Amino acid sequence: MYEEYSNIFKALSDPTRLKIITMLKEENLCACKILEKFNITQPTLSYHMKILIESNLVKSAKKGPWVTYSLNKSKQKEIIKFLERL
Amino acid sequence: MYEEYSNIFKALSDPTRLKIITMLKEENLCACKILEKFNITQPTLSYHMKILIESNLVKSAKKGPWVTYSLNKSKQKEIIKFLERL
DNA sequence: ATATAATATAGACAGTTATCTATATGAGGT
DNA sequence: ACCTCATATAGATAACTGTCTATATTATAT
Repeated sequence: MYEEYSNIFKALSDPTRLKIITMLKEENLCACKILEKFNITQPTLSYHMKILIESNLVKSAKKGPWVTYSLNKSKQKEIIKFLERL
Repeated sequence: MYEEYSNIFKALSDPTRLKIITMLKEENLCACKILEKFNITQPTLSYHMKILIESNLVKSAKKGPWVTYSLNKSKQKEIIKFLERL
């Protein structure tokens, strides 16, 4: 349980990933659109997206050759509940 | 701003620190009482407490030879607000 | 079938983290 | 002054993280 939530907070513990999440709040985006906003390489972004998806903070949907990312609102609510219980 | 919050989440991203925080939810504790609940050395705990304090998640008050730790409720609320805005 | 575009994976590497042992500091009691 | 207890700091080290370059995979269009 501590392991589970510490992993979620680890996913949130990088500025790049936090910024990605705030971008996804506005609209669902493909990786190439997200990439435009950062000075990182495509494999580095792919690495970050993997972490966000494995933590269930972000959902992905393959649409043809590209992948659309969106926030997982229910996970977000779960984290807020966890913090409120503290 | 992303840097600031990512640092707070980094403080929350370790199972030991998360458990410490949930312990402090119940009652204020000195380091020696916290230490009893873990299989780590005293310097390791001291290292974790420093991270929690530097992130402002936890407050400390020196009482004689020991230090009493408590949750910083206002920081907790601040994080919840941040997450709610996502 | 080939070319192109989007994304993922592999491997390398520098920097950071969590842990330890050993030692220092600080406060109280005798 | 000295001893004891609680906590902090220093230094070492193995494991993990974020980044890169190079390459692979996957889907679409020609």
